[in-house]
Amino acid sequence: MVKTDVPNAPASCFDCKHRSRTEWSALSGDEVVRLEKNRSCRIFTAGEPIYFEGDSCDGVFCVEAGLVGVRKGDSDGNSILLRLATPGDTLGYRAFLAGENHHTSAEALAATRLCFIPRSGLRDLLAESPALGLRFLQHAASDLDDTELKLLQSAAQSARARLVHVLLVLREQMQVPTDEAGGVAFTLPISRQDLASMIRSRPETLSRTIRQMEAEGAIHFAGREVHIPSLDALLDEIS
Amino acid sequence: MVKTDVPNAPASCFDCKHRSRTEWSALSGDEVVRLEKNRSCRIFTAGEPIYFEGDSCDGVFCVEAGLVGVRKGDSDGNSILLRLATPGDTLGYRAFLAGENHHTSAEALAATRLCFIPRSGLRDLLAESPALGLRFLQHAASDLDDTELKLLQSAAQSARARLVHVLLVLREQMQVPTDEAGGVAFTLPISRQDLASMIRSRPETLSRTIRQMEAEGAIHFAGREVHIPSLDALLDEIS
DNA sequence: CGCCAGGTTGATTTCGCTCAAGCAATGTGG
DNA sequence: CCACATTGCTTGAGCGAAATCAACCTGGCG
Repeated sequence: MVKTDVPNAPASCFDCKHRSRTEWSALSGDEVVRLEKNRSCRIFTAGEPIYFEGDSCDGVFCVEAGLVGVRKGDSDGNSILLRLATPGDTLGYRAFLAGENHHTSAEALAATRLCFIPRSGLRDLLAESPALGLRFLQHAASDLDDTELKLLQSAAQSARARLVHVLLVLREQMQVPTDEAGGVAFTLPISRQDLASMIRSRPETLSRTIRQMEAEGAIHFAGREVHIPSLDALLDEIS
Repeated sequence: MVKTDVPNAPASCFDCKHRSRTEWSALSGDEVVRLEKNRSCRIFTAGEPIYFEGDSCDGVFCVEAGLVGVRKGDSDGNSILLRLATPGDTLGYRAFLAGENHHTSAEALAATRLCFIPRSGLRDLLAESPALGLRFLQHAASDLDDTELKLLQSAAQSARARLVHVLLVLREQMQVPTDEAGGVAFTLPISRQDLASMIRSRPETLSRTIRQMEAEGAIHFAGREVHIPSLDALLDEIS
């Protein structure tokens, strides 16, 4: 079952348990007060769209609780799931900084609480705090490296290796603890189709790849429940 | 033949004909003076390395004249050509801003004049001019979009479509005028191997793809000389 | 109950990679 | 100046991973 509610909002950004991991940790106390005055919060229900490709970008969103899927339509009109955003992640900063419209769409995958920081407030904060801009810059630089690496790998690696990569990222994002035997179990937050699109493959190929890996005991799927007996074994095959 | 010399350097950054297209256009007159005090220039001969993957990043380079290839080694030890840098482009800003070592290598593909702005000077300028940081931020955001688009396309598109894309980018960078019939002719600045790596393919596949397109009259290759009878026809097939 | 979307499975095809050989241009040493 | 390696490019043959096409479940849901 999908979670249908989210924890109560903290009274203030000071109390936000994710702030230390966000760009906003670069702000001074005074600046956090200003941030807080500007932000507004909203809860999105599972499946609810947050913004669409091509929408004008009026500010950025901060994921406080829940899960968000970031998508992009391909040339054939299909929707490719690019990545998930989890609490502490900032959405839409790229379009904001480039001063362009959104080139992706975002959608709540579960009940999700988002803070919204509108354009004007963010612009002021950026002008005032060079450190904040630097944090965004580092974020962008790091995303860029990730994407470039993915690009290199996508040509050379098999669908199976890409699946392993994505599964490892997902279990990281789901924050599942490792069990005593070095394995993990968690629930996939997405459909097979979306998973297939994440590894730039087709549902049929994904299905066969999973089946194959199950036959080898590398992994076990039951619906959206995933069990990985040994993380190390998976890490080995993509070394 | 490869060009063996480059035009004389302008006396000052004020006279640099590319400044309006670079991040430095965000600087005030005073700041340009500071920039100029800090920069140093050097000519690199064709084939000369500029920096290597893993080198510490001590500043950024500004391409004033010539052509630079940006590469990355893949897991098998081969070198993939990621992109070309032409006059007005800034090299190494990503590693600099992220405070990391270079994750790519750069090499002059022709005689090239580069300005170097060392870390300390750049840091001062960035601290002083938020606008400069913002420009770099926009640059990073735009690069990120490009790379993500490439990633999407690399899965969905054929080697042929990717070749067409790269050829169109190259002719853009080479600044070749369109002839009266809507076609262009220019000299490839890179080898077949590099071209193959740019389209994430193999030399054999590139060779066959070129041959096929020649048979259809879409393109004509003679060594490194390329002739495209109709740009529109190429644009059509990747629409 | 029928319908439909999501998922699985099987059969077939295709694109691009690998392996292998040949060839032209360039360089090197005797 | 010639014999020869070397390097970059092309060509052919065969193979394999994944896409495509098509059928067929399954579980909601009106």
